[in-house]
Amino acid sequence: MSEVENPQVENPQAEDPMRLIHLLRGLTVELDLFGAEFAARNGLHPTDLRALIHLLDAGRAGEVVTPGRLGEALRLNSAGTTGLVDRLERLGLIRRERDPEDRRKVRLVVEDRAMELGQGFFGGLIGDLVGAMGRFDAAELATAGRFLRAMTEVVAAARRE
Amino acid sequence: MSEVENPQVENPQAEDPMRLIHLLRGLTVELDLFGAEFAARNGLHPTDLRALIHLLDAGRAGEVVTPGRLGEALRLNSAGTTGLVDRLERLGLIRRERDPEDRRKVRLVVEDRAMELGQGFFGGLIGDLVGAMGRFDAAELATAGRFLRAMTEVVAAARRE
DNA sequence: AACTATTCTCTCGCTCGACGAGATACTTGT
DNA sequence: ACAAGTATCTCGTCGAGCGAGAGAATAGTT
Repeated sequence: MSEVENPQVENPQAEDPMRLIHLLRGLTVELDLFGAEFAARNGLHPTDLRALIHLLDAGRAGEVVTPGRLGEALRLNSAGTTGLVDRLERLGLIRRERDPEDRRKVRLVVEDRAMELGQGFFGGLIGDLVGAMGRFDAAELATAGRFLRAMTEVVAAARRE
Repeated sequence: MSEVENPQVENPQAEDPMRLIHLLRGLTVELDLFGAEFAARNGLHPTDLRALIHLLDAGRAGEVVTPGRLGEALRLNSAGTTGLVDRLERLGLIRRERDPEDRRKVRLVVEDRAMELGQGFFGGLIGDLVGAMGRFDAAELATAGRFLRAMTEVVAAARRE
C-alpha cells in the first residue's frame, strides 16, 4: 500500500478545494482581461463596457433603465453617471429619451450599433464556450450549473456581509 | 415513471448552455464587486488590489517581482507602474529593495501587513466557498474542476486570438 | 391653488490614476 | 573606454469619478 491511499477515504484524483478556488479566480481574471482588451480595442473604458452589459441585460429583460438606476448598479455617483451616459451617447451606442409619464426621468435606449458590437465580439466567445460544453453530458452540465450557482450564492452572501 | 427520468435525452431540467454562460458572467461580476468593495473599504483602488494579488501569488510561488514585471502583468506603462508601487509602498504594503546582483533592478517585497490584509479578508470568503463545496461529492467536484478548466482554456485561447 | 418636500438629472470644480515622452542609473558586449 | 541595451523614475497632461449643489419635474399637505 502506498502512502497515497486513504487521504481521508478519497481517491488520489479528488479535486483539492484550493485548486478549485484558484480555478475560479483564474477564470474570472481571464474573463476580465478579455473584456478589458475588447473595451480598449473599441475605445471604451471598463466602466463603459460594464454599463453596456447592464443595459443589454436589462433590455433583454424588458426593463427600462434610467441614469439613476445605471449609476446605482455600477456604484457611480450622479456626476460620474452623467459623464458615463455622455460618453456612451457620444459614441452612438445609446440615446437619451425623456420619459413621457414622469418627465424628470430619462430613458436610456440602446442603439442597434451597441447590440451589434456586443454580438460581434462576445458572440464568438459564447459560441466557443458553448462548443466546449459539448464535451460534457447533460448530467455533468447540471452538476457544473449547480456548482456555479452555489459559488455565486456564497459570494453574493459575503457581499451582503 | 415521472418525467424526471431519462435525463440524457431532453430532460426539462437539463442545463441550458446559455444559462451556464450567464452563470459564469454573473459569478465574475459578483467576484469583481466583492473585490472592488473590499478595496474601497481599505483605501485601495482596483489596480492596487490586482497588484497585491499578483504579488502574493508570485510570493507563494517563490518568484521575484520587479516593477517592470508587475506593470506588464497589469498592463500598465512604466509611469503608471511607478505610481502604483509608490502608493503600495506609502500604504506600507510592500517595500522596494535594490537587487544586489543587478542594481538596475528593484525587488518588490511584500510586507506582513499585506498578507494579513489579504488573509483577513479573502480568507473568510475562501472558507465559505470551501464550505459550500462540502455539499458536493468527490466526483462532482472533479466534474466542476474539469468544467472550469475547459471554460478557462476557451477564454484564454480567445484572448490569444 | 399655493407651498413644501422629494425625486431625478445635470453642472462645476477638483483629485488622482494612468499615459507618452524622455531622463537617469546601471550593466553588458565590443 | 564607449556604445547599446535594460530597468526604473520624473515631468507634463488627460480624463474618469467624486462632492457639492443647482435646476426641473412630481407628489403631498393644508
